Amino acid sequence: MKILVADDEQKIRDLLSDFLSGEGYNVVAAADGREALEKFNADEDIGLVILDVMMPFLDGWRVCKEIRKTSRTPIIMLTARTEEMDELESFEKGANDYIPKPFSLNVLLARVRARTQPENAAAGGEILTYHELKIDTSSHTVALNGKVLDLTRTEYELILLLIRNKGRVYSREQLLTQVWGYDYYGGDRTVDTHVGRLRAKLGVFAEKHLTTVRGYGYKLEG
Amino acid sequence: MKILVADDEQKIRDLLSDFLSGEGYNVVAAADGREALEKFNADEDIGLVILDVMMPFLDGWRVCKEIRKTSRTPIIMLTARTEEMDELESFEKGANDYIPKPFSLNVLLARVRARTQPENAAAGGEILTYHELKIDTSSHTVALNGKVLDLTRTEYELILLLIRNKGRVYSREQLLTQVWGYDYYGGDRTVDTHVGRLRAKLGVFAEKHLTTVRGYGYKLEG
DNA sequence: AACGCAAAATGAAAATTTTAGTGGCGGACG
DNA sequence: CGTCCGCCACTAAAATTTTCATTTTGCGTT
Repeated sequence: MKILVADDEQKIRDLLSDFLSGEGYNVVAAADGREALEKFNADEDIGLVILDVMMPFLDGWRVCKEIRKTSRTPIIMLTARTEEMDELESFEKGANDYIPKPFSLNVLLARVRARTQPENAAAGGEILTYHELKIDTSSHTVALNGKVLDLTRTEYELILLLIRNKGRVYSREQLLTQVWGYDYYGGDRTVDTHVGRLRAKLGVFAEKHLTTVRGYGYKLEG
Repeated sequence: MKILVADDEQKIRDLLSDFLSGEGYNVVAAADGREALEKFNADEDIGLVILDVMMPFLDGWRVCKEIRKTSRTPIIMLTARTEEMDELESFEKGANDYIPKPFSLNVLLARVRARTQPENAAAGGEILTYHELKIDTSSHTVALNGKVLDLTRTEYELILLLIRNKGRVYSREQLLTQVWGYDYYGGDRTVDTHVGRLRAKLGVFAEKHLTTVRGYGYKLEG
């Protein structure tokens, strides 16, 4: 099963390719609507299409419509937030989901997972454990030694990412991209602050497992 | 026991498939009347049919009539609200129930349950308890410490959904989809308003259990 | 080793932005 | 014709981001 990603900005194509590849997906990229359609028709194995709305030659809506003439493959649209983003309209045109830009990669991943594993979409409950820490994504709770912690949204996303990828080192830039969104434009210090606060709330656990990799970033010991 | 869902809009097919699967049902989908009839005849195990009225090839009424020639399997019709939805007519043609579009998923679920558990249909009463709160779906009453509350329809649907899925966090968007209807397009603040009203009526109970998950939505503590 | 320098990380707090709660009101619906 | 709904505008609260002073760390040099 492959994912077709169509976006005219190379930066975004690369970002999505890298990220989704890293999550175990097979990615095919297209730089405009025409190319997207060609690649879609050429490859039987495409199980999900991610389309940017704004593209040269054929815009995302047109591509979506064309695909719908021959196929029911799930389609996720990417729309600029400032644009009119009539959810209803997007569904009417045959899209299964739409994500306003800018989006965090976690949000994207959640949607991609929902569309590639429909059997798991309904429950939505994933339980992650890492030593004395336990995260339940359905109730959105993080518990340390059985005691539920009160984390803010950013802290939650942060620890979730780190736990999902324990052992891996994330640079501040990568964290900003993954947690804050790919086009977030702000300082590195922000990450430090949030890691700091997270550490304060995690106490001893953080001292043991959430380590700084000097000169590079942070990681949760594997 | 399987449910056959026939609707020409993929969006709705997916929505119903995902939702009903999540509720533990086995779903078979069809995109038009002809396909619906084929699948119905091919599968002995279909115990409920949900038919959209407007479909290509054979409309819902025709399909309904055809099925009735050979079977008494319960049929629920989906009709657009703007259309003439003559209740009498729909029953004459053999349908057991009809739901005007757009519908809230809770309403649909209630009807589906009523039709798939006929032995329980007489009582009709599902009784849910959560701490000092008790909901009786047959009499449509919510009682707090034995005292019946006067809730509006929206408030009732809201607390019902939350209680049925206690512990789970619902985003405003999800609540709008589940309680208000799949194609409701309106502001987030509306949810806040209704949660606020519900809280006012639930008093101390709400303070203890109905919590806001900042940045995500609301939940009833698990 | 010990030293000193520079880069990097930290912590605290102010400034800013985001998000939630509330009262009220027009309109719809029964 | 009164109840309920949905939305708006405003307030309050909370989270986020930035700044900045201070501390820690890595590393080449002695």
